[in-house]
Amino acid sequence: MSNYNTAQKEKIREIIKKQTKPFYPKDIYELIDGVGLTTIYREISFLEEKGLLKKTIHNNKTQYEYLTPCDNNNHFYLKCDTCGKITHVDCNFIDKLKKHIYNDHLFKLNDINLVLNGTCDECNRKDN
Amino acid sequence: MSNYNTAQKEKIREIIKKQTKPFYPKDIYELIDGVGLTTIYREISFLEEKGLLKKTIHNNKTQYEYLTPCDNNNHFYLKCDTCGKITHVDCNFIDKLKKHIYNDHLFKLNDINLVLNGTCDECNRKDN
DNA sequence: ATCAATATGAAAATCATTTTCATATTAAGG
DNA sequence: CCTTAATATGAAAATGATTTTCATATTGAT
Repeated sequence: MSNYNTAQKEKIREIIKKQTKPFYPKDIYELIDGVGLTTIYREISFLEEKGLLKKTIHNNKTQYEYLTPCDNNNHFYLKCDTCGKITHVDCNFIDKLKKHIYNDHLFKLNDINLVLNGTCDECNRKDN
Repeated sequence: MSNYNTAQKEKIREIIKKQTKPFYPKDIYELIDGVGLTTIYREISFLEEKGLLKKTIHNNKTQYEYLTPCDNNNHFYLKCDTCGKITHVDCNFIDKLKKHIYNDHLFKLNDINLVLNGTCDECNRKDN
């Protein structure tokens, strides 16, 4: 077999599933007792490759967000540059965008990695 | 005065203006003789703040691209995840996207930082 | 139980970026 | 031209996230 189940992995997944905001590996490390940081890095990378975590860069660090899986292609992410929060959007406007970019600009947008940066409503209110 | 002109800065700007592809600070360092890496980091940060360089993350490193300035708000960037190349696009489709995101998703897209990831035509052909 | 495959984690290594600080250069005024 | 205070430079050290190493521990199939 190529992937053993261990108590450490269980703990990590349990904590990660509870996260509603983006987090850094170190955040998870501080939430769990008795699991090494190396193991957390390893499991997070594994979960990211499996598509359960969305990876972005925030403050020059690798930030992850737990995402509920989605089976269609009409989705993209809105990432707030201020607070780091990622909003998962399921909306068919994205089709128009994709087609436009492909037809007019010869560029193929990446479904998995379509992140639009900006400011979320909450942070927008705070700024004003 | 708050910013002296020096031979080092001249050299750095000269080289950067010639770049047509994205680069890392170290690339510039290797193209110039007799300028320290620290100085290159400093000047690159300065130029980025002035809006002459577009900053993105590629391979977990800070990557920059020299951009010709643009005065309207109809522009965005297409970034190829494979080769790192950034294409500057000036096109009013972006207005529709901004309005849709703002009206339907309460999210304000960032003009300066609107980067769409995907695959450029060149890399797309290579893959197939 | 046995044991080969796999996992763990402390410590060391890596590597981009930033900070420190002694020294050098700049530009403005005399 | 000098002087000088403001600013710039860069080598070396510090930082900090992430990865690698490797000795030890755990897993799961037989």
